[in-house]
Amino acid sequence: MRTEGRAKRLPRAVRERQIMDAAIDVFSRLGFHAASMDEISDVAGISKPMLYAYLGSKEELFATCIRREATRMMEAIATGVEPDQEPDVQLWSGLRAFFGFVGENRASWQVLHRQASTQGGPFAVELSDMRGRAVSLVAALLTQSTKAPATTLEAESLAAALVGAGESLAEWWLDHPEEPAGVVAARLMNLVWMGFGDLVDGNVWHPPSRR
Amino acid sequence: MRTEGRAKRLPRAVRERQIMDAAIDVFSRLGFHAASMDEISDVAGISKPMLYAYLGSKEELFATCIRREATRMMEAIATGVEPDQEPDVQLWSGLRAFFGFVGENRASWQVLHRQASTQGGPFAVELSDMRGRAVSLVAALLTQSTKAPATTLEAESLAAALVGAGESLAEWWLDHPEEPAGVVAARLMNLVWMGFGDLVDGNVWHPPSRR
DNA sequence: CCTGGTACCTACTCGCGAGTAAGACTACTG
DNA sequence: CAGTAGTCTTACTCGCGAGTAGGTACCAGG
Repeated sequence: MRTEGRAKRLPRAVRERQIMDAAIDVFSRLGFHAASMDEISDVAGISKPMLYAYLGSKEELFATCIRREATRMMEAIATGVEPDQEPDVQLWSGLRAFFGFVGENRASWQVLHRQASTQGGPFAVELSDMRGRAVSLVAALLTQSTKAPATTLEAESLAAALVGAGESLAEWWLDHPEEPAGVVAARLMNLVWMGFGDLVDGNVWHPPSRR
Repeated sequence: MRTEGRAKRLPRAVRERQIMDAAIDVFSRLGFHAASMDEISDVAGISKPMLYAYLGSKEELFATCIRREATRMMEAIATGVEPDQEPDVQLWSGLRAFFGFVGENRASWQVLHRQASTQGGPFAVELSDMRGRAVSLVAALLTQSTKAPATTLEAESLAAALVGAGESLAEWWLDHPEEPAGVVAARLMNLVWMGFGDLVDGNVWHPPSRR
């Protein structure tokens, strides 16, 4: 990148998108602190002052990236889920949507998961906020579908565990990209819905036959 | 810290422990990059050159901390687990040991977990190695106890999900410290052993009556 | 062809933090 | 009461990276 002298003249909106894409790429590879504004501007194909003129400080840039990608991801999941179905089918469609997004947006996922969660800066707010929404969503699904009386605390902690399992499995998946998204999603579905107790006995969950 | 002028003269071994404790404290609060050697030496109650004289560079210091705490944790779990019992009981004792350790070593846990997900350092080796051992342990437990034929890949991914669920739940626990360790561990046990499918129907797992 | 506005640049400042040089204090050993 | 080994300090260097000052190229419309 950045071999030629001067960059082609482009409208601001387009440049901003390019910069954000470059920033996500660099942040995902190096992490927030190790990523330098010099490198981001380099990858984006422009000079540093442009960064500051358009996207503000490093923290602002990072927060903007987080917000954009978090929104994209939540929308992907919201679109994929089928709210009128049985609880297990809802969960299944949610998982499929989640792994689908991660598979097609690896860099975004890394920024969201790895970097944002570790930095104690002002963006931790953005991130734990989004994570909180995901947890609440699952917790609501549990509370609404369970027959046994369960405390809010209990539902929330289980939801946190499930979300963590999803994140961790997505992380594992990055190292084993040959597996299709559906297979990975199905494994997690079986784990959290059937449990090891059933799996050990050979009982598996599978989606209802296609409508 | 570091209000008086000169520090009391102490033997090297003792100083090293103090420094490591201070380092873990600072690393857990700020993370690797944001933590400065100045602050660590300050908290430890000594001056910076002592740090370098005893523990080497910042990266070496961090790696040493990781190694020490990771070893402590793995030992705590290995001590807690009961290898001759049924699979479910083995898992249960492992979970209890894990949450017990986290509850009593919050700072250590934060260093291990938060930094475990940041890639790019030479210490990532230490960490993913330890995490890998934990995953392998669980994977072995699964493979050995399951009747249905399962691929290595399948067992490993499920183990990764389980470990992630544990980590995430431990993280959640830090925000809800009023819950006892046993309760949190039991919730995770129920989730991964029984599954939501059973929990929704009111079926719960509980430990065998005390021998 | 000037006049402004917007995209874009080179070439700096400046603070922060990793790492060090060189020496001062303390305590034991003969 | 020297000598010396180990502890501990003040006071630096030095590079890296965030952020900026002060321009230059390019494209309107008059």
